[in-house]
Amino acid sequence: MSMVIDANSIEWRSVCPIASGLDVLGDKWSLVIVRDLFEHGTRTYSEFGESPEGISTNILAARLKLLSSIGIVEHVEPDRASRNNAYQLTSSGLALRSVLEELGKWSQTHLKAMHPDIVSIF
Amino acid sequence: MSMVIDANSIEWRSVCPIASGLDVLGDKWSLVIVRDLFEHGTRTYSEFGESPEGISTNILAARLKLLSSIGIVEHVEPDRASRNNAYQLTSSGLALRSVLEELGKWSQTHLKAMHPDIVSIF
DNA sequence: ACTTTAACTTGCAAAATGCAAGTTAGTGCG
DNA sequence: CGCACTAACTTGCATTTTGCAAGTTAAAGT
Repeated sequence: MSMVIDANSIEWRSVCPIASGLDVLGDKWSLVIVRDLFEHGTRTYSEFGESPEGISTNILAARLKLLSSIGIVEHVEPDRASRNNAYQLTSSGLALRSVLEELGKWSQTHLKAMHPDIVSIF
Repeated sequence: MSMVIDANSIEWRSVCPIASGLDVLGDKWSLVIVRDLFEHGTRTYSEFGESPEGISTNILAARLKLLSSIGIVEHVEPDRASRNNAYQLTSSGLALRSVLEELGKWSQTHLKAMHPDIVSIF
């Protein structure tokens, strides 16, 4: 029933910045969404579903709500002449680039043996 | 019933290194365990429970098993004269340092407004 | 031998996830 | 204008994971 839907409902487990980062981003989907936004700059709701991981729409909605409320992602106005709205990274979200880079580098070198098909994107 | 308990049971969602890293480390506890090992070098099972986040023992056991099977953490032999065994980071685990550093730096600068008590550790 | 305690395991309630199927409201077209 | 279309969500519900508390096991100390 209760799910974390905005910044106010986050329970900070400690004062440690690593644990606190994980209180926000420590799940399987949030950084995948952020990655998509790095890759594409801007993305509409349904475009997120096109990524190979296949996020389901309820999770996507919940994560976008949380990431927005934390200020990692923002909703941009639809172009006039289209109803498509879109999401993009804020400066706070853009600051996650090095986290993604380091995680990606680590995975490429340390997971390749167990997951040979892993590729590089950055 | 089924939980991810070792490397063989991981389902890789895609070939993306970021998503793959999250397939392994994308939860609230794995990197907290890794952080503890960076901070203390070596840690026994019950010492993990002393950290302020308060991991419960069943989750701890499951994560240690997974992290071991992936080769991020290893079990070291107890000292003779003590039954205490201990865990430590492998070279693969040590390579996560920059991921933790970047995550910690990001959190300090971008979460402080919502979580003023956040401190610095690296 | 007897107690202690580290290292787990188990049981079960609560929460999160995943899938499929709605719902709602702008748009495009005739 | 009116109706089909579809993007952007929401809802329902089964499955999986989490979290808490209590139990188990076996080595160590006394």
